[in-house]
Amino acid sequence: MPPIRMDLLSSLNHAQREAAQTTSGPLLIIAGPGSGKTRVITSRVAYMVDSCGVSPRSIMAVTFTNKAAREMRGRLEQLLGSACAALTVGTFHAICCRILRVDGEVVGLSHGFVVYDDEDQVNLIKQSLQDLKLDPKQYSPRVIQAAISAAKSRLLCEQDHAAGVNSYFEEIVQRVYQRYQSRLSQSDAVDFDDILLKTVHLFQTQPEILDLYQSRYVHLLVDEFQDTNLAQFELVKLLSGKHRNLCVVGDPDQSIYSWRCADLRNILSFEHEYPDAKVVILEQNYRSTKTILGAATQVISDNALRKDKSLWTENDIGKPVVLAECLNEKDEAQIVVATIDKLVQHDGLSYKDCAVLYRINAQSRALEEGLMRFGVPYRLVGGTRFYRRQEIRDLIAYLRVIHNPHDSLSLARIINTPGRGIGQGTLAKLQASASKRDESLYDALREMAARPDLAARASNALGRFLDLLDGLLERSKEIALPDLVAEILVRTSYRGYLMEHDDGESRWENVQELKTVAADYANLAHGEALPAFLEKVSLVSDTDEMNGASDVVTLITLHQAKGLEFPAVFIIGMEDGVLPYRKSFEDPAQMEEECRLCYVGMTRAKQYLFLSRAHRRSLFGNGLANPPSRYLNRINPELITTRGLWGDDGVTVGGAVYAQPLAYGASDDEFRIGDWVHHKKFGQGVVMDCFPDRNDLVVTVSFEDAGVKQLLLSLAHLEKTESFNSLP
DNA sequence: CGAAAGGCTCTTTTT
DNA sequence: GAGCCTTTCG
Repeated sequence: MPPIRMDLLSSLNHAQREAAQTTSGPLLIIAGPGSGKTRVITSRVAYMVDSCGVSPRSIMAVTFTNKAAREMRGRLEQLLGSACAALTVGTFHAICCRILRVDGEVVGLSHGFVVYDDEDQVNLIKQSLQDLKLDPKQYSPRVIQAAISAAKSRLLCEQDHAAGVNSYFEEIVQRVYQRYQSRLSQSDAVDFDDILLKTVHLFQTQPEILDLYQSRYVHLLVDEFQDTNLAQFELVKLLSGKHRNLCVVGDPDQSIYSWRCADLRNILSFEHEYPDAKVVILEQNYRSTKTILGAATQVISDNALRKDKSLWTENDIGKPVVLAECLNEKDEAQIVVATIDKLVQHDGLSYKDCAVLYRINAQSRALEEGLMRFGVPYRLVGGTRFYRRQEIRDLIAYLRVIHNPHDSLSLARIINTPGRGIGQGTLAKLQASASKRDESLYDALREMAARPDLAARASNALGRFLDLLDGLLERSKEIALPDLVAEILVRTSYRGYLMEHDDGESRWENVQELKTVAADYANLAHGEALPAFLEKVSLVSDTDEMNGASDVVTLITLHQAKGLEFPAVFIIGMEDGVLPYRKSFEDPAQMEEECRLCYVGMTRAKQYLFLSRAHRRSLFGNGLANPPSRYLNRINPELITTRGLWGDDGVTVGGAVYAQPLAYGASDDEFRIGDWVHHKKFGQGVVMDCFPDRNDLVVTVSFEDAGVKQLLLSLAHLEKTESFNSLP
């Protein structure tokens, strides 16, 4: 027995140990940020297997992301070694998919169904709208997709949804929903939501199958429980129904996915659902300084939808939170870059210790420009994910059609990609014919190519495409997956097609990358490689995470930052309208989520937390002057002063500390925030704001005696008495 | 049929 | 300011 196991529980704090040792009955673990949640979960599983004699085979641990599943398994491997091979660790979708592959036929699924992701969903909805002759401008496909997805998350199949229709819009949704489902089953496909819905239906209607799973899985563990939707909760209720050993872990304050149908009530009313549940609250934070934790707590404490807890830490008080007031987003970027530079030069941090967090992706642009200008290396998290790239989706669509020619959505995607003279008109005719006879696009294609009632040019093109498809179908029976991919590329002249575009080279590299992924499936038995490959690419959002080893600054949205931590965190755009985002203003529930988003961001920081806002920000092409974020007011002013970190560069105005905007304009006669100025009548003051107006500059000055004044530079005769050094 | 041009919208995105 | 969609013209 490796010694690490002996220390397993002794290194945990009291609450953590209690959570780890509670191995039977319903258990709710409320895990504050940085409270060692992962350690508790892995220790608990290891303890069960190691000390309680629980068979790894009878444990299921469910996560939301593949990354989380991978990490959990990795940690357990360190603790348990080979024993953990028998554990079931995976995402909701991956686990349900596996169940449906085995037992899905009783709920009407074929053995080889494919999974459509949300982009496929929207495309399918567009087609459904077309079928129903509904105008996509009037009924946004995205909105309808969200409505259908919401219904499915609440376990409403199309029949159940029909019963609840209560408005004209819902009536439309209902009609599209029906059409959409029939198109799905026509193509032998399910969407993401169906994976959960159908698994629940399977369990609800087949008690003997449910019993099989219930008997096997004696212990269930669900991570990030605050992000579960109703279907997911129902699923774990069913699975744990026999032994009732259900452990859920989460934090209501970190629920930021309600717009993806996560239901905060699942965690908030868990004790109501399970009155005998034991509740353990992990309140000790091991991540952040007292100051950062305190500021974050103040920001979230006004929220109504939460569970009371009082976080504390033994960590140092640390540095004050810094608020930087900037002129605009460029200025903001420069301050961030300059501060990162300073942290790296003088405070012993590396670039990889720094992360810049923002509410919307559009904010990253100004930052990237700033970072590039000063030669600071960075990585942008998110961007376009690998499997979302056009060229990758094209190729996957070819593979899907080869796997199942009746996959009409994928067929429609590739029928004229690369271009082969089959235009919108021809495609529309095909679609109409298929939809009229209630058959697949492939069937329609066959008929139309045989009995051409259209122009010779189009019918020739259709015939050639059909030959291409049939040729590939034939070859797919003979050759391995990687060769099949190569064959598709050759027969479609895909490389030439890509090279017509400016970025063809890099897109071709992506295609090569996909070939590398496919190479992993070369050794699988014939007929197994392709479905396995398709399942992987549909359930995985990205190729393996980029190596975290390189020393670069991280640029990331607040949403994606959940679960991460950095010594230095910058949250930019602390403005009403950006954070909280303007679109959330009317809905109190959404506003609470915005607040949680801010909280999640702040609690990522270990040592340094830096907030910034811009007086003027151009977003989506037009300029805005946003007021400071309401969350700033909630932070005790004592926590938001600098001492030391920005040292002499910072300037105190009314108790708040402003970092100095650097290199703005670069000319000596411009005024910067923090410049000391003299005015004949008002005396000494400090510049608080400065923005161009027509041909003039409006300067806001806080005078020592006369208070705050807004002055026009041309009239005010301000004299600079002391200014700060600008960035080299 | 397909390239070009104009109009519209634009939050977050675990699977 | 960009991407997507529709319309228009060759």
